[in-house]
Amino acid sequence: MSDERETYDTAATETKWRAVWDDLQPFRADDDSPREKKYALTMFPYPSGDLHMGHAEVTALHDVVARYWWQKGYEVLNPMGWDSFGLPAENAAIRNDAHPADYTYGNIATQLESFQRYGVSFDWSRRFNTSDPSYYKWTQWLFLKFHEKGLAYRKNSPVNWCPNDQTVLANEQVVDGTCERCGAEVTKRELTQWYFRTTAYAQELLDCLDDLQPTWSDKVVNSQRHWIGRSEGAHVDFVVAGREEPITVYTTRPDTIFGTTFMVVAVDSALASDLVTDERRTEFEAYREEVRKETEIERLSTARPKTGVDLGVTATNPVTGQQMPVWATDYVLADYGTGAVMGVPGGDQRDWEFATVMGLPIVRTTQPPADFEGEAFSGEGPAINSPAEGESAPLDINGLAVAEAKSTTIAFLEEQGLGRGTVNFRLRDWLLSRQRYWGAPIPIIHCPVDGEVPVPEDQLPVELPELRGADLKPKGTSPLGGAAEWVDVACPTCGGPAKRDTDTMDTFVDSSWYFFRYVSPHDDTQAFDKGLADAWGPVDLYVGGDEHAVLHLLYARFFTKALRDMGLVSWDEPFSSYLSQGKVINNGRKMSKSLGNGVSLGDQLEEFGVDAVRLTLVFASPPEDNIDWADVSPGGSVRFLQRAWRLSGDVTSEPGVDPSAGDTALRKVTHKTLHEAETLVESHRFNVMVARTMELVNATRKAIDSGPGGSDPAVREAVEAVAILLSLVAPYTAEEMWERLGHQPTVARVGWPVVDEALLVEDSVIAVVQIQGKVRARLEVSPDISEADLEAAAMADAGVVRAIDGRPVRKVVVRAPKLVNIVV
RNA sequence: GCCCCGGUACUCCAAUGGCAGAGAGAGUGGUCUCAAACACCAUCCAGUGUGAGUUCGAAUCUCACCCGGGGCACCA
Repeated sequence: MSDERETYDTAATETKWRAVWDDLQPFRADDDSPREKKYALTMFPYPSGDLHMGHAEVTALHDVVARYWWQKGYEVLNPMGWDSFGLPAENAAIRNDAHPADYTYGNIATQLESFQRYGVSFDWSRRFNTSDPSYYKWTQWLFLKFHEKGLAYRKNSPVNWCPNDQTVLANEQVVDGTCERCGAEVTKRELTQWYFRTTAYAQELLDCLDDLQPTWSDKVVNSQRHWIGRSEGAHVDFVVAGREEPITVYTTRPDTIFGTTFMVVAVDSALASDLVTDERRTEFEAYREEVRKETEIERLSTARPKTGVDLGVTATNPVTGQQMPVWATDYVLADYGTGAVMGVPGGDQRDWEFATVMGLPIVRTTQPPADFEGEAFSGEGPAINSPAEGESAPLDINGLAVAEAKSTTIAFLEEQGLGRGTVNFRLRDWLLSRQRYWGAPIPIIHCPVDGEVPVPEDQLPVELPELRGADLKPKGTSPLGGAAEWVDVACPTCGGPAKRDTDTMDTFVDSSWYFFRYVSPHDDTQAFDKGLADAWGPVDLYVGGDEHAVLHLLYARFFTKALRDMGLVSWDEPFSSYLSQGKVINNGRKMSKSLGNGVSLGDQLEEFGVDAVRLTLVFASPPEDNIDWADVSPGGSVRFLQRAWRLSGDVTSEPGVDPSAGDTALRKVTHKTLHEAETLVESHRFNVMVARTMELVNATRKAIDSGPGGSDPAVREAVEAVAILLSLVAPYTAEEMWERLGHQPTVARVGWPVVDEALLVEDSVIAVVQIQGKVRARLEVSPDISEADLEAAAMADAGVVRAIDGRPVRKVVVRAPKLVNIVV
């Protein structure tokens, strides 16, 4: 009985096995291995403080697969590093009169220690930090490649501005009108900034989502589709009186052109200030000033009334010949389509509201259903007033359904040279420059003579000047501008006085290519080795959180395609499959300091041990679901692991004993479990895999206590299988068991047991006999019974005969060997 | 407003057209213990959000609605 209470000391085993693993290095990825290669990747962390529950979950899940691949005989690349540029370090440096590197590298050391304690199968020999000059040298090199190909360029345009962080933001970093990072309300500024031409790949980024759909979460694919936002429509030219250039608008409803009664252009567009007449200029500029002061939140509010200014010019409707006023407004976006829209109040609710406020005419061009009660009608219906009754026009689409009306109109416009069918995307180019210090400097020199001059490759990296503390205070322009001796350089082309670009790159640039760098992390002659990239990649499994659904994941896809077109890699897509893990929450709410419901990973590890915490996170739910820490039981995990471990002490046979002489019933459970576990891991149903392992433990316990006993070879086989299954989730316990079973370390690399197919076949199965879909009898039959035999057996069963009760049998459905359904 | 995902015992979750329960937690009762913890045994607990449909048969497929989570949102 005392054996049953035996336990092992988790803290001691953690220390013990870490030393062994450090020595054996079981997870070093060998570039030259003849084994088939797999690339497993988890989003690398930003080094803010220590690791938290979220890191623990994502790495535990990801490690199941990485370790499974090793066991299955693959050579696995499973690297880890740090996404170590970013604002928190800079803000900490300002607070503490320090250098951002102090904060950054201190936290990296802390997190590295935690990762190692956590027992993840990372290949630490490949680690790097994106803030290392040896890494950002290549970030800069890639920027120059993009620049060379016209994929990185500067333009002046209204941009998102975070007043708190004092820097510009990419579209993707503005969430509900607020800064994704700090929550401040975003405003607009007109600035010259650097962009990546993501829109050049809009169509391909969209098309490839079809291929990713089966192996990526629906959520992420759906979000990206929305974000890219393809729409089909037309460009239409409207002639403006007294102006050579027409106003070109983008519309998805060219068929409603007859209902155009005014034009609207974005107030903050160059077009608006170009069009406005002198008489209207004062009014226009006052309005524009008012709009500029608005925050994004105010602008996005759909409830507030429409505003605008008449620009004093008129345009001609090309199909009706009507003269229409041209207005400037803030409800048209400067950076979508052409920044100008044809106002069709009958078919567009926003135009309806505008027309109502401004007293402009409203014409319907689509016949709404009789019971339609809304204002503008944008649904299906026959075209009307195209042209209006009694009027003639060069085009007549009356009576046509929307799709036909559209195509007919486009054909007409093209024929007349007044417009053309076109495709438009919601996706904008990626604004990548930032007015902050702790990032990769943009390797461009601005010369009054030669313009934008790339820093010559042999002068990379452009290292950050040493700035600290108050030097880094945000002031709306980059802190790098304050380092005069760094800014002033000779132009590489003419040798004359020139200045370095003082902006740094968005940190998402760093993480857009880090998965390439892992294949040759120490190569100082190139960003990464193409041969190794093609050998290891693309990433077979990427695990991370949904918060990056349209940020990192889209940028990384864009980078991969651009790099491919430069001939640097052969992949089309970076991540063959993507698993998005849920969040760890507590008591139904996100963990946060203000709610006081935070759970410290360190405390949990202290209390329950690494293995129990990992097991709890893997077992709690399907990986995509959130885990509420209040719903789970790390204590239960501890008990299970002890119970599993205790099995290894009850095995009395010697290592290497032939299991084929052992108890068949237990062997069947073992082999069935191993077989199912393969499918379950491969389909990422780790929680069920753990449940199957628990069943095997329970069955083995029974076999030892009230079955063939601990000396039976089948018991050894079963317990070894448990150790191997647990090696995916609870590496310390698995090693302890393996050692106790008389083996040498490490269980992590012993290989997946060969499943004996013969043991997967049942001798007999229970067939269910249903009458009217209700179970009336169970028959024990051979698994390969024929349908005819099974039907005969069912009809002969006394219980069945009684249940039929002499009624005529209308139909018999037989699904051998599991089921017979009799319909009377 | 549009789009995506999900609703199964007290709780977390299994069951991929075929017996609703694999696994776990909590509860209750017991064995063990001086006692507790651990361990072990037993036990309580749902007809699958609601309504209709398809089918011999539906948690599973279809439609509508309700609830929850997420994405987009003045994108013309």
